[in-house]
Amino acid sequence: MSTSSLNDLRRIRLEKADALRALGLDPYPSKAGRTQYAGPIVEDFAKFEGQEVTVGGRIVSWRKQGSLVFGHILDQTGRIQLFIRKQVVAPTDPATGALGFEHFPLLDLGDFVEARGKVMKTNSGEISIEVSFLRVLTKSLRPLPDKWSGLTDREAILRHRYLDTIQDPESHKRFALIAKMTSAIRTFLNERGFVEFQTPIIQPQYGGGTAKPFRTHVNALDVDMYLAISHELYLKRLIVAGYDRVYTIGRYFRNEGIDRSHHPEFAMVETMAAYENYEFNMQLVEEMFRYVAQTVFGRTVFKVRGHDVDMALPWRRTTMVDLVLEATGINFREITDLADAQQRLAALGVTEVPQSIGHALVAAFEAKAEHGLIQPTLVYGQPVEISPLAKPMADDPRYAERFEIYIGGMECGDNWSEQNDPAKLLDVWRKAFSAIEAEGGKVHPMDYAFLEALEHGMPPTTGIGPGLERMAMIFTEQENIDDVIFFPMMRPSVSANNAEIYGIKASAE
RNA sequence: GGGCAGCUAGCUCAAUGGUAGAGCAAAUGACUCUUAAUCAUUAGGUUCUGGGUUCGAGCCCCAGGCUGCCCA
Repeated sequence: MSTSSLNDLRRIRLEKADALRALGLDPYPSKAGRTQYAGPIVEDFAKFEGQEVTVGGRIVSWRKQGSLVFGHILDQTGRIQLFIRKQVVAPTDPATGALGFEHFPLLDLGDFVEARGKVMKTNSGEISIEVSFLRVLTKSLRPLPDKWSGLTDREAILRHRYLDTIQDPESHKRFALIAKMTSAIRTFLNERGFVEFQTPIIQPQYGGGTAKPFRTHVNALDVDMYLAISHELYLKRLIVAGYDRVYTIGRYFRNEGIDRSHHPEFAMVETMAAYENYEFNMQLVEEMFRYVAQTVFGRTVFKVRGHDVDMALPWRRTTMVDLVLEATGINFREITDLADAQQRLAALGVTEVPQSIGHALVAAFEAKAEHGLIQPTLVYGQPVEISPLAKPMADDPRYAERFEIYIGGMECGDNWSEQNDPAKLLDVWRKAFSAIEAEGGKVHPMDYAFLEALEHGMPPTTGIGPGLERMAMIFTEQENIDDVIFFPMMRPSVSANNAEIYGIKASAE
């Protein structure tokens, strides 16, 4: 009979669980008696030496040597060695749950156990627990990946991320830090008088952007709705409602491509602050990045695309016009004629023909200036032609009260002083949506409920919306968005092994 | 959308067109300070799927699936 196909490995472990029950031991008890985590014991041995502690975790190594066993258990904080002598460890006892030495063959790598004993060092100097009591907490039915190499198959890692984080401490640590980013951002904003609101993910209109939405259906109302592509129209309604500084850490859904830097479902922290303009947000976003870098990651310098980027520096603030002037010698402030702009652009080797002076400026910026913005840079004064939702600058209405964040040559955020003139916004929307219609799409329903709210008056308002995954990629120095999203979207599949085990039909994997 | 690469045991990887192998994990045994423990023995395969060429295909050809990388 075979003993090593996955199904057989699993069957043997099920039989071991039954054998534990036959001994009067529960392979799945409800609670552990843990008093300490592994990490602190190893980090501060002097404090714990000689003390009796109870640790709990997953068995990740197990070396039997006659009547001794050396094993390691892994918990959230790290791993610690168990040192077990046959004569010292308590015998099997249903009353206490103890698993005696003679029944250790019922254990497998991957099982959870709790172990009580004194903190000591072995002859070779490894900090260990000399176990006097061992109890099974959970019987695992499936083998762990190779203990040395872990998972290397990219698909296996993405589909079984939990196995990757068991095996790879760096991966485990990375996702723990990413998870802490949101609480740091909350603290940062709360300390500055922002309050967090929940905004709807299922929305009757997909406002606040031009992305393709996911469609869904609400049975109770029998209407089609959309998953949020943005939350900003709701945050603005909260400003109308009389809350001056609001934010949401929202989920966003865009039914578009998937690649190294785009995922259909992602997260942003989106803010709105009343009585302020874009200059307030330049300060806010810079301080937020610095705060997250320091409090979560404990440093300010990060490698982004091979460059050391320093979040601690005061971020450079400069206009798009000045950056283009610096890079090309062309001063767009002096250009008043479209043909002139087109000629200047062509001279730079840019083949696209701009439809306005503003478009020419952006084309020149993207071709010649953008990629050189390695250190964090706040680029403001985007042309109004590409900034329909932003307020024009009072002193030069060709440019908008808008800024973009560049880090490592990549755009990392886009922010502006919000247009709060309801008549102007209605005009902009009508033009924008007729363009979508002209492209052959369905008529995009305008959010009249939002316009109605805006007509009641929204004070001067400005917001930021940095993407959490983009931030995580910078701070954890990852180049693939799948390495900062624990559960990246994958085509569903049922492996042949699972089909056999569960008696269902396999699909491609 | 285009190009390239990969898919073999639970995991990590081998295998000139000619009997599918190894290490880890598993089973059995030895072993009282190991740490990728060691030693002996044993078992474990729809070579991603479906066609084709061939006396013979993990390998060559065609189509498809999944994944990754590069490009627009």
